[in-house]
Amino acid sequence: MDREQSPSMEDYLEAISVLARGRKVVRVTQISNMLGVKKPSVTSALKKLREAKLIEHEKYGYVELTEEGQRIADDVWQRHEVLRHFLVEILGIDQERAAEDACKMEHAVSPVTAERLSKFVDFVLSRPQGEPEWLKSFKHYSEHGNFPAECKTKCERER
Amino acid sequence: MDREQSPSMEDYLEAISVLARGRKVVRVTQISNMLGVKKPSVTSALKKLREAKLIEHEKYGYVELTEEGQRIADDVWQRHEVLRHFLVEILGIDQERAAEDACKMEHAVSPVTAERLSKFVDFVLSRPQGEPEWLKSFKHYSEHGNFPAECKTKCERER
DNA sequence: CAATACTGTTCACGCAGATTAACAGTGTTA
DNA sequence: TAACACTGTTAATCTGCGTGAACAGTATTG
Repeated sequence: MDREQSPSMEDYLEAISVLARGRKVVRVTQISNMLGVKKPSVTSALKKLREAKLIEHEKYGYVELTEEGQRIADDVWQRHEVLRHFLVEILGIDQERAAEDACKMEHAVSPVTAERLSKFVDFVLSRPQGEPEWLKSFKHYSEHGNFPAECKTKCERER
Repeated sequence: MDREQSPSMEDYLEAISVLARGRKVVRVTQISNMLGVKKPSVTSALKKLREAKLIEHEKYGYVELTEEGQRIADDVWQRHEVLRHFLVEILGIDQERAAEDACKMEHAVSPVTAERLSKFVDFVLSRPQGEPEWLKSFKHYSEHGNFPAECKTKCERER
């Protein structure tokens, strides 16, 4: 069995998993809306995923992930979240763009890199003192083009 | 004119640019080897790029980037390098995997994110004191699973 | 239970990008 | 210059993933 899924198939698995979280039942139209593709595309993707034993789906019925399908979906989702978190919390990218970028990057990072990045984010943010000074300083720099110390009076004037 | 290039076309442009650096002349076979595709794939890619005015190439001749083609190639290459640098210098990913990941991620990051990441890497590494302590500490942690402080005697014993 | 509205599938097709096999052009060298 | 080795192109074909149009199944509701 070939466990490696294409970016497209990963997206389908991820979408199914996310949709399954809220409501208990997942339908073709929902997937179609979430991914911005037409329904025939969904139908044929589901056929592939069913043949790969990653979902269960009988004609005109609901869609469910198999255990293996869920595993892959969780994996993709985790990569997505690590990336998004990094982009927002550390680089200071705005929410919307971060989510977009994460959607594309999630298919490109190797497991090792995702794991390391996750550790990095934890390391930087989950410490006793909270967000370290240098990071605050970086965010200020990358948003305003200068360092906090260099503009104290200016900053105070702006308030 | 549509300036947005597909990942595949970006790869061709990047490869041509890199090859052009060493020798002065770029040939189909070189591109084919560098990208791991067969020669007919290169020929048809070159046709597309020629039509998009991103390269100059006459039948059986050498390949050259136009100004616009060079601009795009440089852009892709820069994203590649920023990512690779980040992966190696900050996350501590090994050279080979970092290069691989960068090759895939370079097509997924938005310009804004690439720019911000570049600033981040500079911010962290290009300071008077050199690599900050916390980063050394992170690398030690992510490679050995514990903190330098926690194992001083152990570390000393190992020397 | 019929009419209606919605959901899902099938089919024919398009496009991007890759491949193999066969052919064409180029250049080196005996 | 003729033979040979190499480089590059063409043509036919494949796969993945998407589409619109037409059709089939399901469910709601008067």
